[in-house]
Amino acid sequence: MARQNTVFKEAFNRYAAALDAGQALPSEPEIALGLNVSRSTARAILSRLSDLGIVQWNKRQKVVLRRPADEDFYPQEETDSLHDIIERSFMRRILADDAAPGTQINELELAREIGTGTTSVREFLIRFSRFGLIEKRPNSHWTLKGFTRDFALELADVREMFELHSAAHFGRLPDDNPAWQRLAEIKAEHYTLLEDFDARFRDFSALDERFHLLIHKAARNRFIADFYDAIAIIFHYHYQWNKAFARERNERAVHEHLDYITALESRDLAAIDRACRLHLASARQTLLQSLPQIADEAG
Amino acid sequence: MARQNTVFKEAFNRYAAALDAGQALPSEPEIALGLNVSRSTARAILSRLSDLGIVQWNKRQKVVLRRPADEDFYPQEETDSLHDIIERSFMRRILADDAAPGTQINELELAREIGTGTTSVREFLIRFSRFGLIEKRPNSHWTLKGFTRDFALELADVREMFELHSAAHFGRLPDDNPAWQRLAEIKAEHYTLLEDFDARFRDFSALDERFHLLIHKAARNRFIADFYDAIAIIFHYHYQWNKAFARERNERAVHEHLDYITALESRDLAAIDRACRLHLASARQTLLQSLPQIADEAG
DNA sequence: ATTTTGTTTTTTATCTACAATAAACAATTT
DNA sequence: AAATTGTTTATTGTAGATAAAAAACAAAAT
Repeated sequence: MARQNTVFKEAFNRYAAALDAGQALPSEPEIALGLNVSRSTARAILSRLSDLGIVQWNKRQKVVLRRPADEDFYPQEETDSLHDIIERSFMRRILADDAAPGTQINELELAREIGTGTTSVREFLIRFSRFGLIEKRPNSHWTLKGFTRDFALELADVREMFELHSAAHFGRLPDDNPAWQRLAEIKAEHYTLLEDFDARFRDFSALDERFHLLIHKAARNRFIADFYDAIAIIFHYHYQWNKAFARERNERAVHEHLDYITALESRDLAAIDRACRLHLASARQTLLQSLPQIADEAG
Repeated sequence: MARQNTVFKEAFNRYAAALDAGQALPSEPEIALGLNVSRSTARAILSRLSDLGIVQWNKRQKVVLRRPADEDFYPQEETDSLHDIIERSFMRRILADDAAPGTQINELELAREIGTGTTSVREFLIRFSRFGLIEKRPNSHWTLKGFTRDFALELADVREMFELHSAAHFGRLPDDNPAWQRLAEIKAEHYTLLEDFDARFRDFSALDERFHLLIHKAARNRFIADFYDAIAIIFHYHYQWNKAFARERNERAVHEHLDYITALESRDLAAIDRACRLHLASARQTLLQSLPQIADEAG
């Protein structure tokens, strides 16, 4: 097989889920735009819907005959892009306890394990290498550098430089900038979360990500944005598998966020700097405490 | 062809250049280590030297019969790794005047132009994307973001954050750290350069790179190191083709470096910070002035 | 005239194959 | 016994092929 049609399947599921009997569907380019795919793919979806008898399709007449049934959808596992599959497999692997720093990474073995070709794995590893967790010796293997204390410290250092910079930028945004509105929304969400914290404290990490992303976007700097992407991915997997984070730590973070937001809203650069530093210092502690125990630096 | 034997050819040239008639050669592993290749490649080199009658090779007896002649070496252009070839081609292309921001990049076209397969080009583009000059839309083309004013400003911002951080680290290095010795050497090279500046001012950019690399290494942070790699490559090509830099600007930079070095040697963190900022501000100006004229941001 | 659909072409994403290189294993020599 | 050479195996780097997806072009409909 040269390529899976996961783009089609995923978009099909997305589109089918929104159909209701009797509905008339818009033009092909409009459908394509709404799904964020090309018109070719949109047509393939219509074609499939027509074959299944869900839509009666004749040129510009497109009428939904019935709501799609469960069996009309493609199974979830067929809709994931290869990149996502590889990413998940790989992250699970390197966060597993046996993945000690220094371990060699074998492209062919990894490809076989995931059930894919070597090219895709290679490309993934090249992309992933920017996160600083793996390293390549040319003409030879990749080495896992791992989730070590050093990694966490280096990450935290850069994160602090970038966030202090971004927060200062944020404080200087003009009052009519939409970021202030979004900040207010995020602030409200923090209060909502606190109301039922025992049940919902696990939702904090998603909120945390959105909050910091908003701040970083204020800097309008592609290098900062890219770095934050990396952080977000690493944190995403890290916290997903490493459940060692405590409820109380999250609660403290929520309050730090609220102080930080208040400082931002005050536009007082010195206060922003102070609140930002306070939060980052405790975020650093959280990161260090969540490190796997084995992973101590080799050299 | 699956793969060029450029590793072999390049190592062969390197090894052959160091041979003298009558010399006895060391063991295979030792040769391999010295050339930084595998023993397999080292043996291939010995084998070729033997075929050419340059070395008489019989098990552990390896005697150089004659010094290699010009025609024994592989031509320069056969020894470049594919990665380097693609990098050079690509950089020449995006620094050419007609490469306006927003231009699409076509993998197949690029591969044909360079005379290579698409896989290598793809991998190169993925690696290169970390420099922020190109961007990909999934399932679609790469876009050249280009050497714009925005790019230069974002680069300069991050560079300043990192260098201030690294310089502060440097100032706190213990006196017995070898970095101080290297700093003294680089300082001396600055004075040597000044003595005959009219003839040698073009050597400044290499010295500049080594100086800043030394500073950045003090931070011992992989993200800072990676970023500096990116900067170095971009500057390398940028200055190579864009000769708009003036002799006087280089001379000013040399004196700023010397002030900066003096500040470092004083271990006075405030003085270091001051000298570093001064130099970075003028480096930022130099970068901005060397931008191609066309490349102004689209949006 | 502009939008929409029908059709063809281009380009990307991915697999497979294979030579170059590295690495491992076995036999030999000091 | 340790280092060195001889031989085999494993792994990477790269080309080429092909289906999916995007993009371009052409015809038809409002």
